[in-house]
Amino acid sequence: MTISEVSEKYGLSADTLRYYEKAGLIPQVRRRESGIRDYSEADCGWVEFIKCMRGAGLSIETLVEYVNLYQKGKRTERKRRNLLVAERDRLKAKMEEMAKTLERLNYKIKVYDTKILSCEKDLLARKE
Amino acid sequence: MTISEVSEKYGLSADTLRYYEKAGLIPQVRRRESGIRDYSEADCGWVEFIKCMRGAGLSIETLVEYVNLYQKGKRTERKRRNLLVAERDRLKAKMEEMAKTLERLNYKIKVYDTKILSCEKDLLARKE
DNA sequence: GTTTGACTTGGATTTAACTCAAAGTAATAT
DNA sequence: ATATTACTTTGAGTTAAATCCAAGTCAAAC
Repeated sequence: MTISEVSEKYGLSADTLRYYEKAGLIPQVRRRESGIRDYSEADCGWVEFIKCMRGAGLSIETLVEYVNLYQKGKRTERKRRNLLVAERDRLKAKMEEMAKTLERLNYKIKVYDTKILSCEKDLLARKE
Repeated sequence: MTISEVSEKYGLSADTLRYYEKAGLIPQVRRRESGIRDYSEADCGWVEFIKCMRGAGLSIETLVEYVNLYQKGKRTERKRRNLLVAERDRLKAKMEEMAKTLERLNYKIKVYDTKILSCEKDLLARKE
C-alpha cells in the first residue's frame, strides 16, 4: 500500500504518517527499490493502533517508548505490559473526571431548560 | 481573596489566572484601590467551573463564548443552553471513543499477562 | 518526450494553552 | 527605613503535535 492509500484509509495526512514514522511511533516502513514506502498489513495495523491510542490522548512520547520496547523483542514484554497498565490507569482516571463534568453539564442544561420553559410560560400568560 | 490564595486553592498558577481573566474565560475580577485583584466567592466559582471544564477538554475559545453570553444577560439563555448541549454531546462522544480504547488496552494487558505467565512456567519447568 | 502527479527529504511555520521574564509599584516584616 | 515579598503590565518563549513548504526525483499518461 502506498502512503496515500494508507492516508485515505485511516484519515491521517501523508505528512502525519511520515512524521509518525520518523518520530518512531510506528516501525520503519519498507520501501521499494525506488525508495517509496510500501505499507504491509502489519504496518497498517500499527497505524491503526497508534491512531486509536492518540485519539484517547496517549502521548507520542509514551507510544514511541512502547514501539521501542516492542522492537527490542520478547525481553521487554513485562515492561511493555507495565507501560500499558500505567496508561490504562491514566485513561481510566481521565474518564472518571470527564464523567463528573458530563454530569455537571447535564445538570446545568436541565437548569437552563427549566429557566427557559418558565420564561416561555410567562410570555404566554401575558398574552391572555 | 488574593490571586495567590486562589492559585493555591485551585492549583492554577497566578499567571494562568491572569491569563484566563485577560482572555475572557472568567469575568473581570474586582480590584482594590491599589489595583490588586480581590476574588469574590463568585469569581472563585468561575475559576472552579473553568478549571473543571478545561479538565474535560472544552476549548478556551468555547468557554470564552459562554462567558461572553453570560455577561450579556438573560437574553442569551437559550444560546448558552445550546452551547452547553453541543459541548456535552462532544464530551459524550469523546468518552465513548475512550471507552473503546480502554477496552482495547485491557485486552492487550490480558494478553501480555498470559504471555508472561506462560514464560514463567517454562522457566520453572526447566529448573526441575 | 514532456507534462502531470505522487513521492522524497529536511527544515520552517502554525496552533493552543500556557509559562516566563523584565521592569516597575505597593504592601508588609523587621 | 529598608529589605522582602507580592503584585502589576506587556511581551516574548515554550511545548506538543502536527502541518506546510521548497527543492528535487521518479513513474506513468497522453
